[in-house]
Amino acid sequence: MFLTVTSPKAVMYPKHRNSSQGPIASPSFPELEKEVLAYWDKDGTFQESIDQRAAADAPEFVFYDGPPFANGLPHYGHLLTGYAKDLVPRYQTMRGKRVERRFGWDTHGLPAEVEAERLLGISGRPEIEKFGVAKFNEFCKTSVLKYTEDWRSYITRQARWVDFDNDYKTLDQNYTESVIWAFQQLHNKGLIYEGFKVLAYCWRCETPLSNHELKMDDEVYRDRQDQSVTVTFPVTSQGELAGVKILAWTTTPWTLPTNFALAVGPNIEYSLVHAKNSDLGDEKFLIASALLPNYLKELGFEDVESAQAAVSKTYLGSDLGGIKYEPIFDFYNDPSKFSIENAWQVLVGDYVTAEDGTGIVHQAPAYGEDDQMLCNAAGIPTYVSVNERGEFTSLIGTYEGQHVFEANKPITQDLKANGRLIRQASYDHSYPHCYRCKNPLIYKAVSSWFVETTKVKDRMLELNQEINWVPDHTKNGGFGKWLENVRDWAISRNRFWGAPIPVWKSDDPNYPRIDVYGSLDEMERDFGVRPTDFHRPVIDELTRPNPDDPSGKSTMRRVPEVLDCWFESGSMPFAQVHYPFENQDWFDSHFPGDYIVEYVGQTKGWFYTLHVLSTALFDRPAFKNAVSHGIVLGNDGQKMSKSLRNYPDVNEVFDRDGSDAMRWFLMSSPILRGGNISVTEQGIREGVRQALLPLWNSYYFFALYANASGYTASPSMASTQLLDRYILAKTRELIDSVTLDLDTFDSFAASAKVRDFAEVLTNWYIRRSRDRFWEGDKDAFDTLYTVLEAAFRVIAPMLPLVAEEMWRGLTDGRSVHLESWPEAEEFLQDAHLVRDMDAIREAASSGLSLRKSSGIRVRQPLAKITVAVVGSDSLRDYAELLADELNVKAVDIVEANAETSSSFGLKQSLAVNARALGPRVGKDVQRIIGQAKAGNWEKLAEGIFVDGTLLMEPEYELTLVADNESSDFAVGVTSSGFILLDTRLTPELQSEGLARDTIRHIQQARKDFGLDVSDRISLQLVCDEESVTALETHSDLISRETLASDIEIAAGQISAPLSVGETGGIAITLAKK
RNA sequence: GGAAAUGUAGCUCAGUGGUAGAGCACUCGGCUGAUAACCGAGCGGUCACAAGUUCAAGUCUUGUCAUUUCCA
Repeated sequence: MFLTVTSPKAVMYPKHRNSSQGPIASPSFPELEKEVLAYWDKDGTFQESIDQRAAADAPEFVFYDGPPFANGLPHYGHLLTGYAKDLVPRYQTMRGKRVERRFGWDTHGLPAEVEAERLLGISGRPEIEKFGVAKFNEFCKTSVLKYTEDWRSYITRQARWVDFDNDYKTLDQNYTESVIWAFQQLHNKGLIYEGFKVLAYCWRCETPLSNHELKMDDEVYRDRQDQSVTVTFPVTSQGELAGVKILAWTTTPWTLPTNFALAVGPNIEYSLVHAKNSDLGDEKFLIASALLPNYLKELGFEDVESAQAAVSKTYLGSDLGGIKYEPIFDFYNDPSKFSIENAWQVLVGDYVTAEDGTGIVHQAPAYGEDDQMLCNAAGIPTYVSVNERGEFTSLIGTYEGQHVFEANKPITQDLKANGRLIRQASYDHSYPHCYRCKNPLIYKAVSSWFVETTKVKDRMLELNQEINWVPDHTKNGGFGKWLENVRDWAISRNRFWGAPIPVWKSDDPNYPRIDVYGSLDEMERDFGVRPTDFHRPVIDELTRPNPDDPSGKSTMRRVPEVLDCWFESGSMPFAQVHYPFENQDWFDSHFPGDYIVEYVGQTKGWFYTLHVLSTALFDRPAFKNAVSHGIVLGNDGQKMSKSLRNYPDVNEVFDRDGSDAMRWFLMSSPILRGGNISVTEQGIREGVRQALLPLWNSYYFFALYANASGYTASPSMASTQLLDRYILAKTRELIDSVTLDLDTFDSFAASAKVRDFAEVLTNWYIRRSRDRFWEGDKDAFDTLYTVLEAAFRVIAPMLPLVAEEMWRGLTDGRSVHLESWPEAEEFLQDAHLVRDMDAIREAASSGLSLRKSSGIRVRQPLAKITVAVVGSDSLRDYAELLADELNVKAVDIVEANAETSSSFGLKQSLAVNARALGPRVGKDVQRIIGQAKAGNWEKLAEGIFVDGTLLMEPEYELTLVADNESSDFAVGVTSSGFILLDTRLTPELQSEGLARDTIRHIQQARKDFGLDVSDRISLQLVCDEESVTALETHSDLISRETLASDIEIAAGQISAPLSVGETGGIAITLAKK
């Protein structure tokens, strides 16, 4: 019985698609990705990846997702971190761990309030209070959640697996209860206190600003011109400095009414100058010696020399501490009202420099952070003289009601009138401005709550040693140094939208009492109601009579501040699960976390607050491994800027190149090692070319030929064929090295390994094995299948979408992400094989180089190549492979030694091994190296003799160099020997070369004609007489290679011949049969 | 102003104290019925600068400069 098959061949691959279509040669990766995403969504693959590990009772890998503040759409920075947050958990899942990935939202804080103010068209505390705190907070709540859906779609598109449905928000009641529990714990441990701290303050919006807000954009710090004044302070202490006028300098004259001290640098030298003709008359002055030349004119000196001649004595700053001086104003000069016993003296401060002004700094403790610390340490309190609007209070009677900037002028005038001013000048400096109202800020002490981090500093440093940091210098560098210089953490904000400071105070100072609450139960117990909302103003409405007040008149009221939102994000490990009110067991097994990753700035942000709270609350580090990656720059190496348009649009990249292309670009960059990276379209395309396409093409090649052969491959490592064994051994190397790299969070190194592997796979293994696939060699198919299947598992964390498509196309399995990481041990280990094959690849490369230098194209067959290597025996099996690669008729493999090399006309050259010889001969090694390079050496029986020194193994190495010229042979040197290419052409060889040229042309014509690889043709060739003979000799070869069922070769004249061979021309006519 | 990191080819980066490498880009040549590829050759360097330690420094030490980041 005969059947005629008319339907297309059954298609095996891609297996998962159930289609009669084979694989796509050049797919749109973005389209493929969308299909995979839709499949995951439908299949519930992510949930299964966790559930299957849970079912197996697998160990956990605990990942903490830093909550982003979603007040806008995600940008490259978020995407980058997102890829890093996805890659490692995917890898660990494949390694058999259960990795839960719960998303979190940072919802509180000033950024949220700022956005709300912008949208509502109001600004500043008074306007918010007028608008209504309840309404305002309600607005904040909706506005912070506005972008969550957009975030979800971006994150889904980037193939990041995250549990959104079970997310946590810092505004949740449960979350906040855990946060106030933490506050109470810290309070109970004596780590919370209330104090004054100098903060940047906007007098128009009537609020202090956080450091965060000073960094909101580049507009904050702008150049501003201020009046600087140099003021005299006469010494009142007895002794040789009595009556001397200390010169101090400031750019904020308005702070002079609250001058309480002067500061000098301990190691700065100060000069006592007798200025007979100063602007103030015959006086003695004290000024930093280095800055004296800046004040020649005011002090009445002609030149530096005469000023220096007037110096009667010099002092070190450290000798000047404690000297008393006469205050400028007497607003505070009433001991019955103010603690001034330590005021108006010289203090020694490390931060003082001799670079500006006079080297002596005026101190106003309420208006400078350094000032405050120095003065408070010396027993000088912080007195604030300015109200919320930046106006002087009644304490400063003369200037009461004047705004501080307005008061600069009258104050300066009064100083002048009192003879206290010696210089007034304008001064340009970079100065912070309010990012909302653009007004210049002032620094001002405000009441604030603190965590006393300085108390736990040592323990934080100890626990830091238990953390593995990437890059490792962060441990004792970026993070360690930061901890060493830790200051108490101001955790309160005079704002509205945030977790409340859970402190209630008596409103009558005569009956003081402070209650700190750490749970809803405690609040219900004391206030009789259980709060339904921790937000203001609801929480502020909880009041009760002061139990310590027998009169019953005073009331316990909550302090008005809210918590710094960083306190909340730092509470994430326990607050996300409502610990300790719930999930105590869970927390015990999920703390510390195994892995966190954020951009380098978070070293001093989230990583820091996690570490502070974890140390203080649990005496443990919060995380075991922390990656702080670099930042993403625009294509010009500058910060990304919307206005400069210096980076490709995220959605364009997703649509054109796909998410895996972007993931590969970012994850293969040094950015996770702490470096920065410029995002360019070119860079993204390069990743596609180097990784995605070679891998896809390998997959395509396999599928195409397996379909053509109708063969379904199965896993096998049984092939004895050399190339098969080689690629299996290479796969083992790939698995081994990528495992090591990903274990240490080094996706940069892992990517390089994948890239190299893809290179070997496509450009050696597949290229050299093409014929075997054409012939339907089952070993070849099974081997390539086995290698690809394992390789796709290896790349799954790095290219999750494309890997999924290819892996399912091979196996029809559910998902590569549900598979286990491949076991390297299952793959062939054969170091000899790998070494030999690499030697063959080198010989091939060298042979091609010889063809090039001899001017003989590769299509032209040659008679013979001789390959001389050390250990030639094991290479004999590769002769055929090499013959094919180099298009030679014979490969002769011989042992490389002195005899063979000299007989082939090679010379030896001497390389000195400095590492071995150096220690023996010391500095002579330099001379010997020079002589060896110059060729001044001789080989004797006992060793190598160089310029009077005898070298023994392994102090030298002899290598070969090509020496003589021959028209018959070309000689090349390889790392372990040399090769010799017979360049003589015979007529037979030439005619075969001609045939091969012709074949090439025919193949191109087939392709141009749009024929399928299996289409048969009839062929006519027209050429000159001489070529006819040559082509006829090889007509079998030609018809076989080009699938020509009939072939006609004729001599004749042709108008536009295609050139073949050295001189010939040919015309090709073909028709599909 | 302070701290940290980084300075190696045009670009992106490797580089155990032993006499400088890869990929990309560029130029030229070759090869190609999986490939958007590939192969070969060429071009390209005061390893930021300076001192020191050492027989020997890109590598270790110190200083300077530059860039970046973080903190002021």
